[in-house]
Amino acid sequence: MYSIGQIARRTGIKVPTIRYYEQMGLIDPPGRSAGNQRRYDEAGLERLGFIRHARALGLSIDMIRDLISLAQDKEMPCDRAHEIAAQHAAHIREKIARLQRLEAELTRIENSHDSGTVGDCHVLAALTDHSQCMSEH
Amino acid sequence: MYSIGQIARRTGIKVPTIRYYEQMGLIDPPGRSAGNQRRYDEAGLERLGFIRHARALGLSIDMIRDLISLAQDKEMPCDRAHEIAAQHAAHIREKIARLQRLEAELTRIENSHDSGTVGDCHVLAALTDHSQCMSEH
DNA sequence: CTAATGTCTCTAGCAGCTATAGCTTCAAGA
DNA sequence: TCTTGAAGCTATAGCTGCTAGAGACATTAG
Repeated sequence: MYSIGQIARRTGIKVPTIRYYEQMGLIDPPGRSAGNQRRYDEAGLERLGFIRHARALGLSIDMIRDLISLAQDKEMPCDRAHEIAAQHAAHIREKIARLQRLEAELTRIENSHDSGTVGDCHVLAALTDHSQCMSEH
Repeated sequence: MYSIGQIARRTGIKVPTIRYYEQMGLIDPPGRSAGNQRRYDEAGLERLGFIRHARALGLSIDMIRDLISLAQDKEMPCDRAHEIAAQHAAHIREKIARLQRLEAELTRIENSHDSGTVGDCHVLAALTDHSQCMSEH
């Protein structure tokens, strides 16, 4: 049996975050000690590892809750899990594309030199005038 | 003179967001009509355009406030503006790199096929077992 | 047994909005 | 001029995913 602090150290998730995940319904409320402190078993540890990894990959709390609930029954088809992963991957790819467009704009702005005073600062001008942009954002 | 709704339509910023920017100190409180409604002039319109563009490029409210305050005096050097832009560009590049690592992991997970049941679902397995990952995240 | 550390609950705060409620004002048509 | 419907006002709460604090109680090492 692990205390919440031990679990925190082993998973790398902070103590208040673990309590937050419990509140959000991502982990089952664990047993308690005589003095009302949370006591976790191996299953709790594994569950938190799963959550941590999923969060690190950018999955939302809601997606993780879905994945956990469908992982309950080992016999069920897992199409939905694949779907969630694919959806998320698509979302990430969109984000990357968007950021790359921003990055291109910022690089262009960065590289345009000016006389060094606010009056003709190209950074400020570029921000004021959207029509200078090479792509949508 | 424009009402807040006209400004919203012209800038593409929603009405409550404009009020929020005012509260955050990004725009000067505009004049008011006899009945206490906000009335904007061209300067207000331009300022909001600047903010919209800066936000679209991902700059934070704080950064934008800085940029606005240093843009007040046309004679001042604008090194700080360049610095803010460069800092932000670096930040975006980091974000892109991070997302690309995630994307690689997700693609790997997506492409690993399994028998289709939760019991040996590769998506769930990959999420449970961080050691399968090819890079840090 | 004591002192230090850990844990408990509850509440509030972060960013950047968005939504709602209950009210007042404005503008256009009859 | 009156009316009606849209638009505006303020104030407050909610969203995501945590994080930080207060004040009280539990556990554990020495």
